[in-house]
Amino acid sequence: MARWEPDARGRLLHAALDLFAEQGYDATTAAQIAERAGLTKTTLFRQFADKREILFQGQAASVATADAAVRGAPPQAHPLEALRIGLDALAKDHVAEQREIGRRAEAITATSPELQERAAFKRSAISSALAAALAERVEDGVAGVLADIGTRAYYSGFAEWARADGGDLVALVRRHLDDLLRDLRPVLDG
Amino acid sequence: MARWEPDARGRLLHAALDLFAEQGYDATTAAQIAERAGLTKTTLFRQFADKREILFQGQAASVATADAAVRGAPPQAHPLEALRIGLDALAKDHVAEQREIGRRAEAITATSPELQERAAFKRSAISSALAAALAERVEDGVAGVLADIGTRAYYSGFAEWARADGGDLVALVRRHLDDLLRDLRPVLDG
DNA sequence: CATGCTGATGTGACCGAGTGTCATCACGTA
DNA sequence: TACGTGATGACACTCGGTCACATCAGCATG
Repeated sequence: MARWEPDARGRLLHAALDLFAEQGYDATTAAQIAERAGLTKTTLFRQFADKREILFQGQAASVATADAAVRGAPPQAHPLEALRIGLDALAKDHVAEQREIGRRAEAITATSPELQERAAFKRSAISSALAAALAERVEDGVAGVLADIGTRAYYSGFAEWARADGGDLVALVRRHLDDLLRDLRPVLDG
Repeated sequence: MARWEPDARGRLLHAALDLFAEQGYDATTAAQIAERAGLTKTTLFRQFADKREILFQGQAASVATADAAVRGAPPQAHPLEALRIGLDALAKDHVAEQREIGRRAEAITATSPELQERAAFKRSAISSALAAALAERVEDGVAGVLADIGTRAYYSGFAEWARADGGDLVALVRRHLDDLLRDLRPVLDG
């Protein structure tokens, strides 16, 4: 038996999702979110570093996931293959329940520059992690570009997964990556 | 004759640069910056949307510059050529005085996650602007990747320009772009 | 010379994010 | 019964940022 209602973070997330949708992000105070979750402002800020972070929890783990997977790829693997392995690991982290959350969070993010800034930061963190891990296999600049391409495939794959009925996120991201590479080659050579 | 000391924004920028370097970003209050610039907190926030923006002024104009230049490229120009034209325009906007400011701002940014977040946002804004303009010439995904590559060349070119004795930023960025493309091709084909 | 308009600034009150300290309280354990 | 532990609440505080209102130099107009 728990002494308090369990899953404080989850309750805060859903309270925030509801309130942001009802009133808008700016008009919602941290105290309101905490109250709806049956907690206080103090506890909210013990769970999350700041108000924005409520919507982006979990993405911190993505950085470690991507880094570990790419570094764990076979040493002789082609850089693109190492990238694929990293993206696979990222995609595997998502379960079906996150589709709905992702959709709602994305809609709210679109209404607030403050949240878009945090989203850009998270994205750049993922790209930087991929780039650093890939830099063990290719020159820095190339590693950066490969990371950019992979991050783009990951995000557009995720967007399609969240939008449509989903299916296999891993396969979707792989397809987005391959499409990107296929379309890119003729332009770079032209 | 001006009624007040001229160049409030410039004075605020230099006051902030000095104070951030002396005390750190977090330990410096907006009121302190305003006071050293001979102004008040209210005026500071009339000049800049928030405390972070003091260090990143001007980068808003970059978005419009990049967008206009790429869209203004000859219709039959190759997408990579349109990208080069956009980067040229971005690079031309910088004068020698910004080298020192850029160096100092970069050092301060490295000490604060809050500032790194804003920097990531600015970078993503530039990349998005390039991507949107390029999307008139190539498919969206490819436009995005080209924009990523161009943004990377722009930033690494700028970093070298700020670090070394400089020289021609336009030429530097072009060289970084060409190097990136040259190194990238064999990896994508491999 | 007087009047009024304009625009950048100052003043002071205010709200909300985020921090820090101390008290509380349910539970496990000696 | 007493004590330790860990998550929570209560409360005060700082600071970023906003807003309404006053001020004041210049300029135009009568």
